Amino acid sequence: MATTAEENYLKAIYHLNQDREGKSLRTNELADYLVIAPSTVSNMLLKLSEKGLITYKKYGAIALSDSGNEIALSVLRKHRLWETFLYEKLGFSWDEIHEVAEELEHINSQKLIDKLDELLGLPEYDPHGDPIPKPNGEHKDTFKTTLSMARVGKAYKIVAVKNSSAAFLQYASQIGIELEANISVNSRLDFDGSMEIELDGMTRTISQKIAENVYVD
Amino acid sequence: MATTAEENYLKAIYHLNQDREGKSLRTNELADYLVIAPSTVSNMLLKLSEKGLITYKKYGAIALSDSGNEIALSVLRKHRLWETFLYEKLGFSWDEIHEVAEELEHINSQKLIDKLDELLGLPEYDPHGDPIPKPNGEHKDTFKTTLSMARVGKAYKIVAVKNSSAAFLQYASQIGIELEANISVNSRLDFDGSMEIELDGMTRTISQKIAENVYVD
DNA sequence: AAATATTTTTATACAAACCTAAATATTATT
DNA sequence: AATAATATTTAGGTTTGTATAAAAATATTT
Repeated sequence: MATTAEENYLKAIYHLNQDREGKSLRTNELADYLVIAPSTVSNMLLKLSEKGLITYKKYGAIALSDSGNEIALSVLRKHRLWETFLYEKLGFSWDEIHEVAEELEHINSQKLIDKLDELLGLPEYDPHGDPIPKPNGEHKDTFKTTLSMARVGKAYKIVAVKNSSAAFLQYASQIGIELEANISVNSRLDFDGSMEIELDGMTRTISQKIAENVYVD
Repeated sequence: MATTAEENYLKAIYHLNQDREGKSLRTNELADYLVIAPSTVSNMLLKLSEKGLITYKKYGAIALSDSGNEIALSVLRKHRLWETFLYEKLGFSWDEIHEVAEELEHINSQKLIDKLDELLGLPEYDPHGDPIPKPNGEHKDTFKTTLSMARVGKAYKIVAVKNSSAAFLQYASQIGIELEANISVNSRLDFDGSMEIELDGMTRTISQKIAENVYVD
């Protein structure tokens, strides 16, 4: 059984290796993401590779092994099911669920998670629009098109958000960004990537950074 | 905020100091209960008393301070609410809920526990018949009369169980011991304290140890 | 009350997960 | 290709929670 810390490393490696083109994941990037010292990561990588959870050799690229990937997906499944529970059953808001789910995802009980899934009606997506991995490890791809890639003049539907920080989600809700909302791009400013959008009948300007964290279809 | 280990010590001290007549709680008993070395307990007691969570001096009696009691009750509240959730909402059986609740009780979120309480309909008792402490720390006393104290010839109702181990609860369910069940004592054997009982229309003999773990009214 | 037994504490150590600072490897620049 | 810059690892420490073994305090027995 992986410890909580180990599970968090595997989850981080999983996320950072999603749609990464070009350069491979290495120690510093992982350390930055986890907000811990690179030396700590270096030690942990050794341990994880001894346990066969990652493929890694000194000064090399970091990637999950099959068994590491399996654990990462099961933690992701737990995280997203708990988020759905908090949102659907306990009335938590969008921006409150991530933090609590970060704790709940490490509870060890297969039965708990199976029954929770059942209670929630075997949901396919969590409240942020992210797909929930199946018990057997099957997992839909996350959406690919972000609002920052959207074409001027076209209409889109918001299908998910990339970032789950309270700060982002609070702002997002405030300006009307929510799943299923219809959105269209009026114009984009090349200088800073900011764009004028039409949402809820309101016209707004949002920064590129916001646009990069909204998936549309 | 107390760590998980600290919370577990406080909980243990709380339980061991319930209806204790005569000798006071000391290091060895706590170590036995927690299944760890007495030296470890000795170190932790120092830390807990420095933090003001227990009253304790070397070689002396161990008791919770007011703030320690508050934490113990809040953990107990969380434990019992989670047990109720697992039983009522997820269909766990009597003997499966304790173990998982031991993990869930350490999740830190006031909102989570308030909303959970609400979802469950503000229950007063958990599935083992134990009272659930209120958010303000109000707490009913646990039942006092065990089956082993019951009088021969009288009829009782089962109101709670003392022990939450899977082994005990599985046996208990198997012979028909469940909350609200009517039970009467046919005879008691002075030699070993075993007793013949009438339960569910069936006559059975149970050991003193079992009888001590069943509360009746 | 002295001797013995038991309980509790202290001293020392270990594993997990983190840190800072120094050493070494790799990568980029001139 | 040599040097400089950057990334990574290694060495040595800290904290939390645990353990064993030895020392000290308390309790029991004769």
